[in-house]
Amino acid sequence: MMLIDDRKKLILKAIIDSYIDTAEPVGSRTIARKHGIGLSSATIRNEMSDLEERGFLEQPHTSSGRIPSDKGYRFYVDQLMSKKELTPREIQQIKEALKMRIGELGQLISQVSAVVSDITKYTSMAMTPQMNKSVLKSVQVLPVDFDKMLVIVITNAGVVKNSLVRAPVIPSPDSLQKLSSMLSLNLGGVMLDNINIDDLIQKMKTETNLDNETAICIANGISDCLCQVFASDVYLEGTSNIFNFPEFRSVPKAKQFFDILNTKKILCAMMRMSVENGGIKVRIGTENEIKEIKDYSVVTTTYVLNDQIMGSIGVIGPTRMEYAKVIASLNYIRKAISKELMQIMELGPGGPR
Amino acid sequence: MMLIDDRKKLILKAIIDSYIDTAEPVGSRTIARKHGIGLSSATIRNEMSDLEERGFLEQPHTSSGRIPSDKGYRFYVDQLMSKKELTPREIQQIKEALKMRIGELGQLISQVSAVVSDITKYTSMAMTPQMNKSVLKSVQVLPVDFDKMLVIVITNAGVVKNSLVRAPVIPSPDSLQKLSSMLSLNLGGVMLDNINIDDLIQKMKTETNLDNETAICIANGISDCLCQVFASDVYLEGTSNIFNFPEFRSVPKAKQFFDILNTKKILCAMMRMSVENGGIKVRIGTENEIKEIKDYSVVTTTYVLNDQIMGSIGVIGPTRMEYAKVIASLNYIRKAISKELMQIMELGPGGPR
DNA sequence: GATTAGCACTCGCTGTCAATGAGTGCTAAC
DNA sequence: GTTAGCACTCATTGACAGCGAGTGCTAATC
Repeated sequence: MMLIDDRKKLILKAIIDSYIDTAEPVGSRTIARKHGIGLSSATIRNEMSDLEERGFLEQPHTSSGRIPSDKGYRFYVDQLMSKKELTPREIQQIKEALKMRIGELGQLISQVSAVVSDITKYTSMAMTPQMNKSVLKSVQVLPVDFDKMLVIVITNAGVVKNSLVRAPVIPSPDSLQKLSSMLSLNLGGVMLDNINIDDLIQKMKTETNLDNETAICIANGISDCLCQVFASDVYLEGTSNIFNFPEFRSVPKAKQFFDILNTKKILCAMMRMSVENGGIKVRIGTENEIKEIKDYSVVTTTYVLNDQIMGSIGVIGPTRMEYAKVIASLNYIRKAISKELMQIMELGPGGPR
Repeated sequence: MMLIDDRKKLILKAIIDSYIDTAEPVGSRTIARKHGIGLSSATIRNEMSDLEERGFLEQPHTSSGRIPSDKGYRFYVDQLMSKKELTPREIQQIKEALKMRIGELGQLISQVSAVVSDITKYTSMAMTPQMNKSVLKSVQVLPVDFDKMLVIVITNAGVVKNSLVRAPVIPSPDSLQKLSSMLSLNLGGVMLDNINIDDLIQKMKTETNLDNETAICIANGISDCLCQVFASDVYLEGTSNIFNFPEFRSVPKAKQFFDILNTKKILCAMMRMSVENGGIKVRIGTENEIKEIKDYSVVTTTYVLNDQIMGSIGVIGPTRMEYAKVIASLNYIRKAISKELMQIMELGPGGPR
């Protein structure tokens, strides 16, 4: 029989709740005693045996209680667990973090990420997005010194990057201004991916009276700015939270976890595979495509601005995770950030050419 | 007798070398056998007893070998240890990290920091400096959008920060340019600490025809930029290295270490107390003023540009640290970074008013 | 027919105890 | 002054028994 009757569900939920709480294999007596289901341990035992047979539970060794399998957790997340609400205090915490309105996007995100790890007690990750689909808005070149200029690039998402470049000859402020207008005119509205630096150098030389070397310097500055936009930063918070969990009592386990956290590639991959749009993605143990984290659960979400993904934020922890709480937190934060972003900058339209 | 004869020195050095290598309390036989001093274990035993009495060694318990005390390490660092050179490979590694010439100072530093932790196998820290003694060079305000401006601040150390501000009315490009000139003229050469935002608002209103609200927005932008300059970032690399050391085999120990690393305040304090100028500072165990790290050793150095401290970089690890190697690395890196900085930007003079 | 009491069995965990061995301090001989 | 020798200390290890939480199975009960 494929269907799982209500009593089995109740018992499975009780087992997983208990295991999430204590990290101890759950025995039939515990369930019979604590959760007033009104059944004897023997009955529970039989049910547990069934649940194990169907793959929702596992037994670490013959004479111990059961622990949930990945499949068990999945079923729990999809159908069993009780939804959780954030406490007013937690909501307050999030709002305060957002209120700080820190200039740079990255800082805002890492702030929020810290709150997430504080609320959930897990390790949280946050990533700024891959911006290569966004669109350039304006380029400015300013004189700084007798031998230095500042190149500034602004994208339609409000991201500003700059690069200080040195050049043998610095054009007059006036001609730099003309150059800036020309660059903004030419590049404004172009998708970052489509910007060709070599073409740019050509154009600078033909459309202005820049000498070759200076043009190259400026182009390098622009290219450097674009690189900065492309680079997606990853922020980690609450890494030492894992020491609170008994499953990391052993040093090799802890080391393995930290090695994962220190491998940016893995982190990025985790975040990249975040949900397409909107919702919250829960990946439990072996559901993770990345083999290094097949013993962990990862919950991620993305926040958007004008339908453009502006980044993602998530939580990593043991498969025995308080999914209800984590999901509630991320859901709230997702909406809050998206709203906040919208408020910070109401952008004009201007899609890619 | 206060003086320590050469034989005692030899033995002490052998003991500390061995303990640094193995983390095992060192017995008299080990020293007699391995390091061809040509003395019997009994003799060594007597010497060790003396050294303990004088506070250079300690005994974890009655019938075990000796381990160095903080005082022992201090003596070792000051007088005993053999100087070490970096291998060509390591030098190569450092040069490559520097060669990447990453735009922002912070990124360069964190790169180098990563190499340090890689070479030394300890956890490395790097900090950008407190810049409030540096001097403002230029302020620029650019129009960005129908309701947004970009405020850019450049210091004499070549640090560039920007802030995107929204204002109800955006002055014409022309008047913004005039405003920029006026701001640069007024603030250029002023030490960041001495900039008073309220005065600035007044001046903006009297010297230009800005309305109150816009002036405040711009002043906020400048203030935000200054905050960014003041904020000294801390970078950590190689945190998971500590799992390689037997002294962190116990989870509480490891947790304690990570808690320290996650407390920015402690880190900053550690780095701040770096050496006044030039050299390398070694703080062993209880020599650390900060009680949380009295079980660790911290080695730090600073790198300079035009006699101005541009930041510090350091290593934290068990008191049983390979001081020779760490010092060699930091020394090399200190010089290399300072040289690199000088090369990147040869600054004009322009001291504080 | 489902539920439950009872029982034999499994197996990880804990505590005890003796053996081991690395190390010391001390004394007497070299 | 140096060293061989010896008695002593003490952390570590492994073996072993007892405990207890838990299971599966069977037979009695509702």
